[in-house]
Amino acid sequence: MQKPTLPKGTRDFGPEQMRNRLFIFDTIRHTFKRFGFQPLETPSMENLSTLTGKYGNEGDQLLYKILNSGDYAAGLTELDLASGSKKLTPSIAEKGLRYDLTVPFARYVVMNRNNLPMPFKRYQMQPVWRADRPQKGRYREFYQCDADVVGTDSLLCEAEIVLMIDDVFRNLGIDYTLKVNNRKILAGIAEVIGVPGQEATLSVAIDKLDKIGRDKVQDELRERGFSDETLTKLSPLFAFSELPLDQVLVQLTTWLGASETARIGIAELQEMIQLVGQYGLADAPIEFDPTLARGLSYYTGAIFEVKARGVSIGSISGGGRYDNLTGTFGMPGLSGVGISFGVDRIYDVMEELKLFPAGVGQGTQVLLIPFDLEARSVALPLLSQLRESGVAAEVYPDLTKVKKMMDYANAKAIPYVVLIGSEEVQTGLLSVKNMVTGEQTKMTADAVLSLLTL
RNA sequence: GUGAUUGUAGCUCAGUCGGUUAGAGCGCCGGAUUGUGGUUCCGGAGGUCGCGGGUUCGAGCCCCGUCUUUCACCCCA
Repeated sequence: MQKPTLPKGTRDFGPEQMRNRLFIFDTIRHTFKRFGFQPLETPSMENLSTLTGKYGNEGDQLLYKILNSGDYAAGLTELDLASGSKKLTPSIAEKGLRYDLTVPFARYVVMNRNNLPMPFKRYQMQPVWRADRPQKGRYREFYQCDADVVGTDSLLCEAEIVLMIDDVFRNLGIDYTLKVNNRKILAGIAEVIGVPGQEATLSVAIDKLDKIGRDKVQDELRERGFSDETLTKLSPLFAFSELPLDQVLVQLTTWLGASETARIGIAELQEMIQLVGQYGLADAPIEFDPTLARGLSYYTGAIFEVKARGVSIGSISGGGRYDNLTGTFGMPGLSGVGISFGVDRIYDVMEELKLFPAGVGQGTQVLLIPFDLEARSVALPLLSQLRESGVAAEVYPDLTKVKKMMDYANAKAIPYVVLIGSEEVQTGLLSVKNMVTGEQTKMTADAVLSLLTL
């Protein structure tokens, strides 16, 4: 028989990993709830018409398509087959796996527009799928934890996103840097250097600045048809890197003052920072990064990206403001802003930096070990009482060698065992062993209860 | 999608120039101990060498294909 395997880019999560993953999920959910977001889940699959065209050309290629049920090839002609996979796909696949949580959310909002309290705040923690090649920090199935608010363009929401990011990573113990930018500033740059409307091309290139350096960025732009004059006008961009935030904003205003779009973007950024300060978060590690672009084409205002310090892994969180996401579903003019936490990358970061707290998600607290049937009749009532009191407790189900049962407790890192044999049954004093220290004492069942419910 | 890289016991890995019956450590199972784990000692089980084809008297080792792992590019959480 062939050994079973997993599809490329997918993983199982064993009990140990799940304890740590649940710690991350719980931490994020805790923050989302306290900021007033409500839970939402959407199906794993959506109609392809909902998904395509939202993530750019690259994104469409990374969508997992689901073959139609039944005879998906019925009615296909030789001509269809000859026309190539791109044209063939819509006729044999009408559903796909979700690529992110934002687009399904937009679809949900549009479908339920009359019943949602506006502004509507929802959080969503579910897996998403992307058909790209796995590598470090990149999987084909991974979880995102999103919080979005739609129905308001208040910059208070941007500020609260910053607060949530700080809350989450502070609670997880991750040292992070929050990079912010604004699409309006990017658009303004494009205007000022004389290539209005081309901020997408510009972004893709300058986004790589810290990776490939200034010269190569300029080479790439030149290849894409940017003139030398344009590139000269762009040069102030490369001077921002190490300046403090307020000075950067001043210089930006000088450079981009001619563009109204840029002025608005700068003002938005300024107000957001100011509001964060009013919330009392003065020391957030925020960095303005004019090269931060982010691929998703639907962002229109603020853009966020979080990097963990001390590890080389992609961003562990990202988000931004979008003004017209619901427009493609026939509901224009609804503005929203959101943030997405990448659980799997956060896990990798915490694993690499050894940030998981030691006792996180402790499993069974105590194992009862009865030696015979009579002892079992003493163990079971105690077991129920322990569970009643909220103690995670179990009994070894087979009557077997003590060694084997102790091994089991060891393997599961259960800190206490209660040994019950004929002697314990007679005296009513149970043998309680601390598996960490090896210390063993005799006590009544009531004493066991109070020991473990402390 | 492009370019590399990996695969041998449950895990981590040896395996010489292509040569007879593929090894180690850890883990697992049993015993030393019919009421005591994590230490010790003794014994044991466990392999389609990723899969398929080819070269050869002979392949874990060489060649081709394929899958998988990891990494970079593109892009992204």
